[in-house]
This record gives sequence, structure tokens and C-alpha cells, in this order.
Amino acid sequence: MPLMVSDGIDRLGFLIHDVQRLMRKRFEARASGLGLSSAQWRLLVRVAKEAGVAQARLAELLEIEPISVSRLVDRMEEGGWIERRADAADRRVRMIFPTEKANAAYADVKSLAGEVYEESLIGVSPEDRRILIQVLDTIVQNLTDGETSSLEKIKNSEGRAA
Amino acid sequence: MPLMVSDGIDRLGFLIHDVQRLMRKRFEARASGLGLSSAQWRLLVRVAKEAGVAQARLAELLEIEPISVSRLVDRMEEGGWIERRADAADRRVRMIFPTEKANAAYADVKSLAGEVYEESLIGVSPEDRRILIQVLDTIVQNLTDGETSSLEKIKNSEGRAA
DNA sequence: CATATATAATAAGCGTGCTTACTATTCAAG
DNA sequence: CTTGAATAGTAAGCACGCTTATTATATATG
Repeated sequence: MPLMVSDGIDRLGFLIHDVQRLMRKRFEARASGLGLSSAQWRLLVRVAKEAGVAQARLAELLEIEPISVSRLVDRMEEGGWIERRADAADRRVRMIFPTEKANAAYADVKSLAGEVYEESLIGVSPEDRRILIQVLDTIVQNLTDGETSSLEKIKNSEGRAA
Repeated sequence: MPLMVSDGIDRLGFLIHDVQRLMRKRFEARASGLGLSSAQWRLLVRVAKEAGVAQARLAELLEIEPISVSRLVDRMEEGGWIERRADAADRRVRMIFPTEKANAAYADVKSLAGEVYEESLIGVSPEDRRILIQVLDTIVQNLTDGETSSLEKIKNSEGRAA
């Protein structure tokens, strides 16, 4: 018996899930005074970098559905973080701008997120941190392109079975 | 200028979030035929390993709130995956058992999860996989114990300010 | 111009997590 | 036994993701 490796890969999904939940929880505990959730923070980062962006474009950037953006923007508008403005050129479009309040909070929340990351990584070497980020990037890529992967490909080739 | 490293740690939260969402999506696309969501799958793994477990204990194991277990179990009972039984010794307790249907599906879903993990990790060396799991374990530990970390400690010491 | 198709945003309703508040039961103290 | 605290589970209602369907506007084509 060749020393079964038991590398823990079978726990990958559980681990990722736990890490995501714990990091979100920790972040929101810190940012609760500001009234920003982590989802709202993600959106705000995009809007800060690209003021006036349309909701549809935000959905693409955040890789969530337009309806999710719609309701997130609802609450953030109520919270005074962003404002919707009409686009003169295309009346279907709502352009999203950060408010003064958002711009003022931006740096603070950014460093706050950094604190959470540092707490997460206590005891992890710089080299392992580098590998972590690199592997996570790879996973995102593996699961993003294709988007349907082998399953769909099999389905698509079924037409000419014989 | 000493070659700014730009290690991408500032993206850690975004990356973890994306990976979790993409893996869940991929898993649920595969398992949709079975009618099991990833949350239900996580619960089922625990119940399969520890038949008769109480809901409160499940909440501990899964590290979610008892009310979340309650509603998850509601839907899984409706779906015929588990059943609640009364505990003769303590009438407050509902013991959770997997059904035959659950036991039959267990191996299938397990290998299905394994497929998703493998797809995720295409192009990642065994050594980097090992480091990934190890670092994720460390992060969970860092964010779990303490549970409140420095913030609460500061709060607790405020009583004797002067 | 009229009609068909595509796109931007929203509405309705579900799953899974949460917080807060409640009921039922158990257990400890008097 | 009775009172009071702790525990197991649930109810109600919110945030954020989703799917599916609808409305308003743009654009392409007859």
C-alpha cells in the first residue's frame, strides 16, 4: 500500500465555504459601524474606480446577475452611498455615482479590509501567501472560462452519437 | 524603488468570494438532477457520519445558527433526504436520520464533488494543492478561535481607561 | 413608418445565511 | 413542589444570491 496521501482535497469545498463565511463575518463585524456589508463594499470599489458606470456593466464586473445589482443598488442608494443618474444618451440606462460619503469612507474601509486579511494570514509565510493567491486565481479561471465545462460539451456532441 | 511586490493579498476577500460562488454554482449545476443544494449536501455528510445527531449539535458542527439548521432540515425532510425522530430521553430534542434515499445518493454526490474539485485545480501542482489546503486550514483557525479578536479585547479593557 | 429583436432595469418569489424573540422542556435551587 | 435559569427548536423578518417574467427604450429591417 503506497502511503495514501490523504491531501485533504476532498475538503476543498468545505474549506472555501468556511473561509468565505468567516472572512465576511469578520469584515462585517468591523464595518458594521459604517453600515456597509461586504457585498456593498465590493460594489462600491467598482463604482469608485469607474464613476458613472451602468448597472448592467456592474453586473458584468461583479459577475452577478443584473437583478442582484438592482436590489443592492436600491439599498445602497437608501444608505446614501451611491446615486443613480439618468443617461441623456440612452434613457434605459441608470448611471451609478459614488456620493461624498462613499468617497470619504473609501480609504478607511480599504484599510479595514486589509486588517481582516492580515488577521486571516497570521502564521502564513510570504511564499505561501503568494501561492495561495496564485492558486485561487487559477481556480477562478478554471471555473470561469468554459462556464459549462465538460458536461455541456458532452451534451452538445450527443447529436451525432452513431 | 525596491520592486513593489504587489502580491495581490488586497484581493484575498474578492478571490475567496469568487471561488466559493463559482464552486457552489458548478456543484449545484451537477447535482441539480438530484435536487440537493450544496448547503443540503454539507448537512447530509454530517448526518450520514453521525446518524441520530440533534439539530443543535448539527449547528455546532456546521458552524451555522440553529435556526438555519431548522429551516434547512425542513426542506430536506420535505425532499425525503432526512427524517426527524423524537428523543425519548429529552423531549426537546429532534434526532436527525438519513433516509434510504440519502444513503443511496451519498457515494454519487461525493464523487461528484470530487469532480468539481479536480476541475477547479487543473494545472495546480500537488505541492501547491497541499499548501492551498494547509493555508485555508490556517485561515479557518485564525478566524475561528478568538472569534472576536482584538476589537472585543479593546472594548473589554475600556472600563479602566484612566 | 411599422414591426421585430435586443438591451437596461425591475418585479416576484425562492434558498441560505443572519438577528431577535418566542415556546416547550429540562434541570438546579429553594 | 415551585421558581428560575438554561437549552432545543421554531417564527418572523432582513440581506444577498438566484431564475423567470415584465416594462421601457433602442435599434434593425421590412
